[in-house]
Amino acid sequence: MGENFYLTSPPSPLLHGEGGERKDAKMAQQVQEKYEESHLYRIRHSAAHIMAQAVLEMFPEAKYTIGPPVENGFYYDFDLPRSLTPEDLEAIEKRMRQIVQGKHDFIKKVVSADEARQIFKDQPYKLELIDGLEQGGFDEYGNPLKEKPEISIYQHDTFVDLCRGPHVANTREIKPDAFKLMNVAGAYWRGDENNKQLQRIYGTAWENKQQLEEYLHQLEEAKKRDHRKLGKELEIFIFDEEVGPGLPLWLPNGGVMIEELEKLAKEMEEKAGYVRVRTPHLTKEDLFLRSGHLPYYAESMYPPMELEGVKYYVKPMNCPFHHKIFGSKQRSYRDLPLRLAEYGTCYRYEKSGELFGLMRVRSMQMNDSHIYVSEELFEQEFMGVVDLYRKYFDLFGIEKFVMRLSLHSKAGLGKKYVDNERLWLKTEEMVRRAMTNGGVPFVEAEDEAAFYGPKIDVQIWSAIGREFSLATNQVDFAVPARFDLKYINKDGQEEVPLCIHRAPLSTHERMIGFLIEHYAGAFPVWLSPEQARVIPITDGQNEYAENIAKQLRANGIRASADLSSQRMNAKIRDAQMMKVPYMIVVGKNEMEAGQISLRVRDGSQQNNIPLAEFIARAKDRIARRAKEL
RNA sequence: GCCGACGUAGCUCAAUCGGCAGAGCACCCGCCUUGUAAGCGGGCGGUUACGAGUUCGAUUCUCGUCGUCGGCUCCA
Repeated sequence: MGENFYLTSPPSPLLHGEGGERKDAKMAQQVQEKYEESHLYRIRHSAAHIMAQAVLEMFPEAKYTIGPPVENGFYYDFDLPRSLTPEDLEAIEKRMRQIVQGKHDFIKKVVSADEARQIFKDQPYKLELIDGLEQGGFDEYGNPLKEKPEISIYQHDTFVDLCRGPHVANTREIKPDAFKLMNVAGAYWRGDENNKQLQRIYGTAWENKQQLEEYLHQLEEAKKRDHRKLGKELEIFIFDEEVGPGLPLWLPNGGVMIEELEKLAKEMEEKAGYVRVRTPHLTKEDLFLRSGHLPYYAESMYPPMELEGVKYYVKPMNCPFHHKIFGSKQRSYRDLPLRLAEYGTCYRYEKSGELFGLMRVRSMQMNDSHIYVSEELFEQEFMGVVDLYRKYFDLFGIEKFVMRLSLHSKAGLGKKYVDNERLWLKTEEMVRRAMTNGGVPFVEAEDEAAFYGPKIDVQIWSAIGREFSLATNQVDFAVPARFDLKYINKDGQEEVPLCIHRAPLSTHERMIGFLIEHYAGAFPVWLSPEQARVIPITDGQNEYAENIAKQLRANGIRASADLSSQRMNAKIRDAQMMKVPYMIVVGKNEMEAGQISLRVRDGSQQNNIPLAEFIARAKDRIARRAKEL
């Protein structure tokens, strides 16, 4: 079944490390070397140049910017006089094939900054890059550099580009049937939405035709497990235009999955010493002024509603409410860690273009908890949460993820981040030490923290390769003080607790979106909306089938009988398509013997067995939340 | 939010140059009484996303709105 097949996850970090996405540079550096030295990388980098040549021939007035290899291919960003059409792409691709077959050498030349300025005198973006290179600190893609880079140009045929390479030696190394232009997209110069928007052409390139075809085939396969497609087919959720974008409606099947996840969370959290609270969806403006969210977060919040002169906000997070609960009475160090848990429903006004199926929505229910802890207990508690993650990930068989320590950036202090560098450095080191001591592998990423502290994010990739934070585990060294939270320590002194925000099961929306893709819709029994479907062979067994379904339900197994007038073959097909784990087939034989025949989703069969035997099997799988059927 | 593409029946998709909007599946009604991935027949189903405009005539051309998709930006 390829349970863990992902097209792109975890992707080569190049996807994040290059092309102006500075944020994951550190992470990229750790694993990137191999790809960067590969022939494939040269092919893609060179293909980008060849594409740029074709584009410049088509638009002599075009301004060109950067064109790095990325995972599976390359792109190049252009400032063009008009929008590109699909026909343009075809023409560009055709011209690229001609250029490739011209067998041109790629020639590198190291130049001075002034020479480079002369060469690119009509190319404002290149001039900007040259200035940057001359000043040092960053390479042409904006990645930080330790040393001042040399400035080099690469030429093939008539095309010259500012480039550090590497490239193939000759365009003949790029096979004309092994690359393809994929799409055009808008992209901001240097990745900054305040800058001009350029046109980015994405292409894919491989060693040979077969690899290209394999990749295109994989893309098709990935689309089949896209949660948006499966979610509709398996009747898990829908979106409705009148309800609004990003506001999913959970169908009964989705409802079951949510209930199962909550049951799981409650069991695990109860064992781990959490207590459950409930808080309202609305609050006065005062609460978010107090928490400090409003200045940092207002643009992601639904605008306030005003009643009797008081502004109310719909909550985008649960923390301030939990802080109020912590502060509702005097706390002693003996009360710590205090773990307040709630599957809280939050609303965030995500920009329209950022919405993405269930993975990015505007209404969400978070597997939320806030743990109030002393500094002394911090490491142990933080690792307790990481352990919880790992238990969940084992349960789901999630193997492809990256734990990322998200740090502040100096430049963001006082803007994106609470302005207290000392506490940033201190808490970051606490997390780093906890993770290192716990032997948990992680990567670090600057400028990815929450505004109130560093965090560990668990990064996963959707079927089509988009990256998301699934679970998160955040340190908050700032907000408890704003709420005047304190506890009395052993010495009778007041101290401000640290707060750990954690959501190991993410939100229902993102978690279920992810699980749909992870399992390709074929959920383990405990999570399957319909666990067993009873299929009578003729209508002579309808009553028997109904009776069996009833017995199954009485045993806590979600089951129904298919009494439609279709033939058995069609009923089996329907059940297979809905990925029901167990099909109970009953015909004349079974009815007379008081038995059943079992067809499992994987195609295996056990004919004429006692119902009790099946019930025992199903109950065992459910009770253990087993991976096997 | 930005750039681009797209929007036809519940779903998946057709419809020539601007000339009466179609198929399969699903659904409903029958027939068949069936042994592990689609039995057969009939029926219902549309203000072609919405609103303007051009035209004798618009699913088709133009503009606007809404929504979806691919990216960018942003994120649980």
